Amino acid sequence: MIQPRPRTIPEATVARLAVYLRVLTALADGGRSTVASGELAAAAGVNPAGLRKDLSHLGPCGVRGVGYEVATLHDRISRVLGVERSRACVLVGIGNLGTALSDYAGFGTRGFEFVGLFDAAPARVGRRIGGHTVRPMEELEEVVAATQACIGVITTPAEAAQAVCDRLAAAGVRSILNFAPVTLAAPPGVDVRKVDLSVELQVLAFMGQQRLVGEPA
Amino acid sequence: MIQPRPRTIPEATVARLAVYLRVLTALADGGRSTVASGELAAAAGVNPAGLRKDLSHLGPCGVRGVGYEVATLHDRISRVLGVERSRACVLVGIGNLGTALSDYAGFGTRGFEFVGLFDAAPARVGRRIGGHTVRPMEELEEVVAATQACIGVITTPAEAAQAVCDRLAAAGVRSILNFAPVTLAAPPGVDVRKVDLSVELQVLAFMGQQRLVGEPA
DNA sequence: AGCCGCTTGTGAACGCAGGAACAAAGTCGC
DNA sequence: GCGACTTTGTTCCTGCGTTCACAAGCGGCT
Repeated sequence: MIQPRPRTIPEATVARLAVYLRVLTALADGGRSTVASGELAAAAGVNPAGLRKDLSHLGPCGVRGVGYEVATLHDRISRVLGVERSRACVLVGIGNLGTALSDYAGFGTRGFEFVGLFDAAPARVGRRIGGHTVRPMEELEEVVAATQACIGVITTPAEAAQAVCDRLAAAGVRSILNFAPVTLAAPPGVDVRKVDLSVELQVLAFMGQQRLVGEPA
Repeated sequence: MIQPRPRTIPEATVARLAVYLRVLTALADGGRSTVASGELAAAAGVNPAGLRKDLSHLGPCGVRGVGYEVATLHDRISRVLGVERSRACVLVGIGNLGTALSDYAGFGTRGFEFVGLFDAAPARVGRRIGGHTVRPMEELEEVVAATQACIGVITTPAEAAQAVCDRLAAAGVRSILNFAPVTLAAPPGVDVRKVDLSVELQVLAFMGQQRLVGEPA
């Protein structure tokens, strides 16, 4: 029993697939039925050849001489990314950033559902945000077990992040998205993805100043 | 006149340098005076050899047999990244995410100063956040010119992002950090960096589900 | 029906980042 | 003073991601 489609899709490709999916949604709303790789690549900001190679991981899904059917391609990518299935997520740390994420409309339409918001500060417990009530940290394990949540999002201060990570992992969460500015250590089988807003700004600023010395024109 | 140090530092290295800088700050606060590459790499979550290669871009800055002097290395990285100089930033779109960013303490200590907060909604104009008052969009060009702001952060809804990007670029902003879920087109000389929270979650979820089929044990 | 133009899908080459291994160098102990 | 140990800085190499270029295939036109 061979596997005609290698199960390993590069991480960079997965990230771009999510972008293509969003562009396709916009095209479908605009009434377009087909789109060529060149146009789709331009809208996504990538190279046309790279886009075709990305899509080739899903098997043939275009028509030569015509392009890609918007609806079909949208469904195909949705299925591969698992957008159709609902994923239970918990969010710990309901500060400004946590509030922003829990309210963010882009998550709900992509299969992510926040089933629990947690904060250690008693003043924040009980607040209602986007249809959910902020719970105390004591209920974390209980909610994760009850909802089978598999994704945890950490938006706590840096000092609390590692402890929260440990509790999430112990409770059964398998994937963690960390916004706290620390590098987290997680047990094997749990993978952590980090988003560091400060680092993004720093890189941007460095590239800007480097461009100034490189092209003094 | 040769250049003993190649001016091109890889982008991936720059991102890690920012992480090292934060770890070094924590070590200095803890009273440590020297640190070896192994320990520093563990704290930053990278390979020791990779860390040494990153630091080699700054020229020799360690002592063989001992390690790196915390204070010296901190200063060296700070100077390369340009943390010492203050950078004026403007932020457009004061929703939940914009509010979170403008309040984020991690920026001020890294040389980034928000000199203007803007929003199109009259209801938000006039609010005071973190020592600044939200201004109407009409004042954008004026403030950018007066403050020589070189960095713009976009946290508007997707529909408004491209128009804001155009106005920022026209006003003289050279670097843009985009949180809106669209791919922006900017004129040459302006570079855009995108942070897509939805994509991050999507990649995390995909890797999680892929791991399940890969290791069914 | 046959030809032509357009677009996809794939194979090859290039460049880059990451990891491992090794030589240089400095310090500590004797 | 000298040897051995520790740690840095560098070099090589492997693998991955990206880009270019071309053959295969499909629709439309004559």
